[in-house]
Amino acid sequence: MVRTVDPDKHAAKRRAILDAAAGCFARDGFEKTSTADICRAAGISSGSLFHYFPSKRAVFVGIFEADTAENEELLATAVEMADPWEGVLAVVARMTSAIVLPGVVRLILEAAAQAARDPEFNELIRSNDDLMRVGLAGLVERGIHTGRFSPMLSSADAGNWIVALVDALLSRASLDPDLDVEHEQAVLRQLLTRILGPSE
Amino acid sequence: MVRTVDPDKHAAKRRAILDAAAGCFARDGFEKTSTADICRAAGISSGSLFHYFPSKRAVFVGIFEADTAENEELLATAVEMADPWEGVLAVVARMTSAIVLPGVVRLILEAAAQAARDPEFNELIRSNDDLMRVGLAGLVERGIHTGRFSPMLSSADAGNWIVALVDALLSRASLDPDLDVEHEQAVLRQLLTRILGPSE
DNA sequence: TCATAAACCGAGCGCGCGGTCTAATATTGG
DNA sequence: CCAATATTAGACCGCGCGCTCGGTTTATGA
Repeated sequence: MVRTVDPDKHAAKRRAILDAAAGCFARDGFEKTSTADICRAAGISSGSLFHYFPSKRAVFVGIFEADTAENEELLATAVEMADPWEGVLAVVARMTSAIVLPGVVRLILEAAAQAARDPEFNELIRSNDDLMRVGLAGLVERGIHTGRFSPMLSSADAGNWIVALVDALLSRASLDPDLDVEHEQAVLRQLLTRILGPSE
Repeated sequence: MVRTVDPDKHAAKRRAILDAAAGCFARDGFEKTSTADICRAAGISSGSLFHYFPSKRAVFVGIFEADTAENEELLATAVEMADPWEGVLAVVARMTSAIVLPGVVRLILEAAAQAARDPEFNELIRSNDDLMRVGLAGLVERGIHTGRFSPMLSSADAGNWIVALVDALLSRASLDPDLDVEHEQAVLRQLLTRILGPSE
């Protein structure tokens, strides 16, 4: 062979394209974003785009594949924390931190809409979701065993509804840009307290 | 004048088109639904479609304009109920009843995605949402005054988060078709109980 | 240096889209 | 039955789309 590919450079370029595309998808939605838009945003030609990705859909999917690793990492650090209550709060804080990035929230909305119609993509999104749900359930479970929590729900239900509450906050933030984010986060924390019943 | 229009027939046809279009939008999303699809579903030609609506977007918007009246009616009947707790439960039951109609849930998702990108449409969706939120807050307020509720949140916050919880349940149902709906509804009711603290 | 594969470009293809237009037909009041 | 208007049909248009393809440039190992 006379030339080997540098996998790092390749991956870096892929990620650059994904980042540029994410901005487009967030602004205009999947269907209204043209491949030409992505090329412009990424500063490449259509030939290059389709050199890195087989289709527009693959670009969209790629964005969320990258998320999986990030979420795993987030959960791992939360699990390592001494206090499960702090762990839950950290996860929730991180999940809700996207509120101030309207683009991210729109992407999530767009993903939900696409997942409703694309079974394969649905599976990806759901696996990300499951990760958070079972991860949180695990945290809750641990808290129960150590006596830190006395929740009103089973650990599984608690995990599910914590994620649900976060999702609800995000989607409302996207609908209502004047939302008092700090206040709603405080209310969310109250609700979490009520659900998990952490001891003082 | 030599000919008057029959407004009832006109409105009926409009509604028929809206119903047909709603099915298309739910199945394929706004962008992927072509005007030809709508025509086929409604059994009309494109000439007729654009006689009743100026654009594809107007068809989409029309679907949700019809919802407003429905929601007002729902709230009105809830307010008339003697027990505010029953009123809240009735509203929540009605809002969550859409779970078993996957099409409706998908439409809601699609609307959320569109509203993120279309300020005028956003206003419509948000006004529907506000209606429910202040309506529920009013119910809670009444319950507080009559001593029926002793909520952990202000009536406004309670209204907001009740709607948020319902939204969360709907969007999760769309992601996970195997969801145990009855169970989640029961959990939702537990949460409501905890939030509102209805006296026995 | 030079052969070779990776990376990249951008013109262009075929297609399906939202919407228009003209003409034909149905429906009404007089 | 006529005049006037509402309703309908469907061929049609221009545009922008996702993606392909042939060719050029760039980087690298021998």
